[in-house]
Amino acid sequence: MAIVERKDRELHAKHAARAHDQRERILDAARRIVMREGLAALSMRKIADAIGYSPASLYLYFAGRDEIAEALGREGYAQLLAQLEPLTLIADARERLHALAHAYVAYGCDHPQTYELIFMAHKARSEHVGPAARRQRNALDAADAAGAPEAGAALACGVQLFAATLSVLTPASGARIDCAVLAQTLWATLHGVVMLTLARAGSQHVAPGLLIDTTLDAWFGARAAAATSPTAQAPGLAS
Amino acid sequence: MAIVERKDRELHAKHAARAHDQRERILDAARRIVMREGLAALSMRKIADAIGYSPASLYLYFAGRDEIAEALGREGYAQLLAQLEPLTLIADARERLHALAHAYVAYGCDHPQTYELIFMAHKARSEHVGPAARRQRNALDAADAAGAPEAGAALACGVQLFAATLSVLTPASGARIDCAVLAQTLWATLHGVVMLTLARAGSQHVAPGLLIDTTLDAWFGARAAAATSPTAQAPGLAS
DNA sequence: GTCTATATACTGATAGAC
DNA sequence: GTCTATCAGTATATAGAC
Repeated sequence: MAIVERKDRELHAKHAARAHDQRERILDAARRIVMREGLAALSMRKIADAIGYSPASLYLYFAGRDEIAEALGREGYAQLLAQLEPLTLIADARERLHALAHAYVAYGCDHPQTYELIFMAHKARSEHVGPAARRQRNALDAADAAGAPEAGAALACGVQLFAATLSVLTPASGARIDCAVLAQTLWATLHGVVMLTLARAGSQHVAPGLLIDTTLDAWFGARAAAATSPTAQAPGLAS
Repeated sequence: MAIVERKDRELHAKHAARAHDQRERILDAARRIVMREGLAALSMRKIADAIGYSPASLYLYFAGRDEIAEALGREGYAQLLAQLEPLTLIADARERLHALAHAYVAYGCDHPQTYELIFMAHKARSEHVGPAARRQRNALDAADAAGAPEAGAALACGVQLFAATLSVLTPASGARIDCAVLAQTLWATLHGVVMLTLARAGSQHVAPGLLIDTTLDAWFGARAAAATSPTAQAPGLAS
């Protein structure tokens, strides 16, 4: 009996590992497609072609296209947080906030497709969808209820990163401002900068880095110049 | 000869007017669909069904779906500007800026589909598209070159509205800031507030009006209270 | 001018053979 | 577990009859 149980366990573990590997293969292919052609171009057929599967087989590992996209979004969000987190170690609050803000926008501008994926989860849920997608959505909602982190909560957790730093800074204006609200406001600004930069809106375009600096300067006054290297900023952004 | 010419002119005018009417009918139907079901649900079939046409007939008046969507976007932008323009008459600069900012965000939040249309033109041009859409795009670019206002330039013109007001206000911080850059920054913030509000991102959501007030307070200090009606703000936003 | 009919190329998703 | 074959849609776009 013990032998049978052990064999059974091993078999299950093997299957689980294999299933996990297949999910990874699918996600890898999906990620490549989204990076190359954008989220809108992601389809089950393309993923299947990329890994030499039939479209039908994908449904053994994912409930549907939306679940794959959501998994990619979660990945992207973790990646964004991973880039921001080490910056919280910067001692000077002013510099820390500066670095966080620039890094956030740099990430969004450097990885537009990933950034889109991160915010897609919200839109997908509030949009009108066809009957098939609706069925799919119900399945996803059930998965959420079962313990998967809700995307809104995940994003809010990112805002905490800013709130902690903002709490030890005082605006140049005399206004007393709730630092949680200030964090949301800053986040909105950064999000807006990313969106406008990606949309290339406004013919005479202002560099995203300058927009961030302008906001922080308007809030807290110009930074003490020269004390720190003025060009040491997040990569990918000429400010 | 004169009679023939006149008849010819009349005939042309009649045809042009009729074509214009048909375009309007098509745009009306398209607008209704977008308002009800979102931009993604806009299709030639649905428009044709709505006005009792065959899909083929629509191609007599528009080059394709994208041209219809772009026309709607232009309409929406004009509508947005029309709502902002009267506010430029407010005498007090501080109040004027406040009213403009709230009205901008209110418009975006109250008309999410129209707001999406306004910004869609940019995305559509920078995204990967199929061969048919590419052909279509070339036609549109040609139309632009022929004199149609470019969407980027149009949006930039909206920013001028803010720049004019910002030029007569001084930030609470001592920082000297280019008012054109400040206008772009404010615009980014307002755009971000709209986007985040529409995405309902962040579980514990902060009211959009509060985010705007927080930005303006951080920039220029808290408003002189009580002097003006504190609740007289743009419609649709409980701040 | 408007239609029907059709071409072409997709999509997500499923049933059932192997 | 994977496949083929297919369903039931979607789309843009065009040719040719009336």
